[in-house]
Amino acid sequence: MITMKDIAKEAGVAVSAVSYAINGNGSVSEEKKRRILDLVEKYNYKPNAVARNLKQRKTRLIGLLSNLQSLGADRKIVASISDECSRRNYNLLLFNTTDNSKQAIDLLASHQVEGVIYIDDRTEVLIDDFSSDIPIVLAYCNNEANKEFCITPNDVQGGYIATQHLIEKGHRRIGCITGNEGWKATNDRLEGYKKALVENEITADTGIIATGHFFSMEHNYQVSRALLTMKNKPTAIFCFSDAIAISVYNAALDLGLKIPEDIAVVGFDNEAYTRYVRPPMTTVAMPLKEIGVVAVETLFSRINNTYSGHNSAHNLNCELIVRQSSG
Amino acid sequence: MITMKDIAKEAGVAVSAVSYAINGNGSVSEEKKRRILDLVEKYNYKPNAVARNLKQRKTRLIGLLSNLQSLGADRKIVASISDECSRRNYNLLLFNTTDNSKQAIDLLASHQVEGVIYIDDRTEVLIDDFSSDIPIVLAYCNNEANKEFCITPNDVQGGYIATQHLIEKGHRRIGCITGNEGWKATNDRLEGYKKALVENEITADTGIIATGHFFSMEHNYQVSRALLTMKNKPTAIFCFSDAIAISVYNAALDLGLKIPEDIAVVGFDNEAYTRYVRPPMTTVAMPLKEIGVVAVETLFSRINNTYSGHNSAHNLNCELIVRQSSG
DNA sequence: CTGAAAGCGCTAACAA
DNA sequence: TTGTTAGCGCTTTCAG
Repeated sequence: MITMKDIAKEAGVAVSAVSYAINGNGSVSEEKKRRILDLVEKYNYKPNAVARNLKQRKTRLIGLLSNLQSLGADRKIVASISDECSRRNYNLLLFNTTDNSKQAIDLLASHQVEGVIYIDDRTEVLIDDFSSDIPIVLAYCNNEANKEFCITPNDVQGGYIATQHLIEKGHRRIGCITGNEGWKATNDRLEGYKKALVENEITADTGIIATGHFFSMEHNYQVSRALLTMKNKPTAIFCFSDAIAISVYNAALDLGLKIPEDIAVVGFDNEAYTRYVRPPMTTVAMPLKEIGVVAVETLFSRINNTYSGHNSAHNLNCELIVRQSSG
Repeated sequence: MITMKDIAKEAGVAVSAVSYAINGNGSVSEEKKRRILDLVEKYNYKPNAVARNLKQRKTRLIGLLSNLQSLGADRKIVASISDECSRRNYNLLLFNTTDNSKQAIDLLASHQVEGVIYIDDRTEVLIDDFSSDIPIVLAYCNNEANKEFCITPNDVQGGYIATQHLIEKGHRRIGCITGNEGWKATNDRLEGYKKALVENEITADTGIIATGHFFSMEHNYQVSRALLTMKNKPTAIFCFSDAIAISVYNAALDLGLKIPEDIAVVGFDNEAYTRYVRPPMTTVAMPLKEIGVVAVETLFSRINNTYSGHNSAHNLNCELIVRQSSG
């Protein structure tokens, strides 16, 4: 391994001159600088970042704690975070286990990361013990104790725009198939759904509000079928995930019902395949990229102590993607 | 920031004793050890990994270069790599740009990573200049100059099992819709397709081998439609991606053809939604998790100089996922 | 068992 | 503009 010392020796200068020449901060004569940089080039010398980090007590490293196993959402968030950090000349130290977050954060801290971004796809994070001196920001998930540092999609607004859209399409009898009971995403989207109904003076009919499940498609299919075979069935259904909407598609197909003529459908998540299904699905896109951007911004403002405070979570608005399943 | 020195001072021992107590390698009396560890606990002291890394000239860090933007495949590969590294107590330094791989590798090298894993979803990587003293392994992609360190899915075998399956289902007239022309994945899968045909003494009919596209679904729809409206149309179609298969689904729907009765379909990729479409899609799953495992194994054998050599690429077999679209 | 001290590769303050 | 040097926080050798 070649070091500054080696370069200095061969160039016949002091190590500080090499450091100055490379970093362009101190003062070196043009001639020496030239000689030094030629050697740097010749040996393809790269300064040892570990040594530099130790000396400067600064690593330009951000820890990323993510449960990459599950939802597709986090991929986009991670990509966005990565981009934002690159722009700032920071790198990411990646951790893939949220099983033992505390231990993972400790490890990241031992590597002297300047901040941590924690991504989880559970909408409610239970760990209320992010005890660490390094700033942390939570993306996609919620945590009561760190509320103001949570960057999440605005599920209430997402549920609202989906329902509002169906109402604008002329529907008055709008059913919904929720996600798992008790989940924040479920509660919030339901709240948005009801809000839209109320604003339009439509009385919610609990008979057409069905409890779905984010993972059990068998369950969702049964629920869809039940909804579609009611005597007074809804004319539209707002599904809390695209996968749930696919269950409605399947049930409709089996029952000989046409989408959107017999039943309008809106999904949630804007997964890649929703563009290609028949009919192309109207759905709600979460602001995944933006979540990454705001997470990084928030983290850096904490790192630089310029964080101006915020009393509530950062709830970023969703976007309605209108396609054909809603009429 | 609290350091070993602080702990040593308060415990009234030498710094070396603290180091020994924490790492359990040197010799310290039980009593001192106890005193030291109590303080470690009290202050929640974590040794500075940067300092340790500098001293030991070893970081237990692996650089991960990935183009997370595109295919869904890499998520599973990354997760798998992350798991494997964790098992070995290694962490990942993540990079999200393959735009300038050389520069990225240099940066990773400056951080003293012990090896680099490069993931790309282009099937043919053009950079033949991975000039670096640190060991590198390529996952998912191919690179002529580093052939033996490429861990890729066996696309020939993948194409073969898909076709063989359709033959076993009784089909003799099997069409296919390929991926982009010139791509290695396309060529290989096509080779597997033809091999299965030959082995079963079926003459390939170029009239039912259509050129598809991995991204343009409009194109694939047109191609599907053309194939399905031929006078002597195939009874089965092997599609080189699930998205292409969806185009066939759509064309079949529009033409009033039933899958698999009128036309059998096999996809490729085993994307999440293929389980839920109607009918559930038979597809080929790539060994993504295994690619991660083998990539890490190979990298570590290079790091530890136990790599025994390999003259060809590591081509890991795909698996057929039989569902209903193939009859 | 214990402590002192050298030094990993680099930066930056200081003196010349 | 230069070179010398003191550390950053840790590990590990060496002498006691």
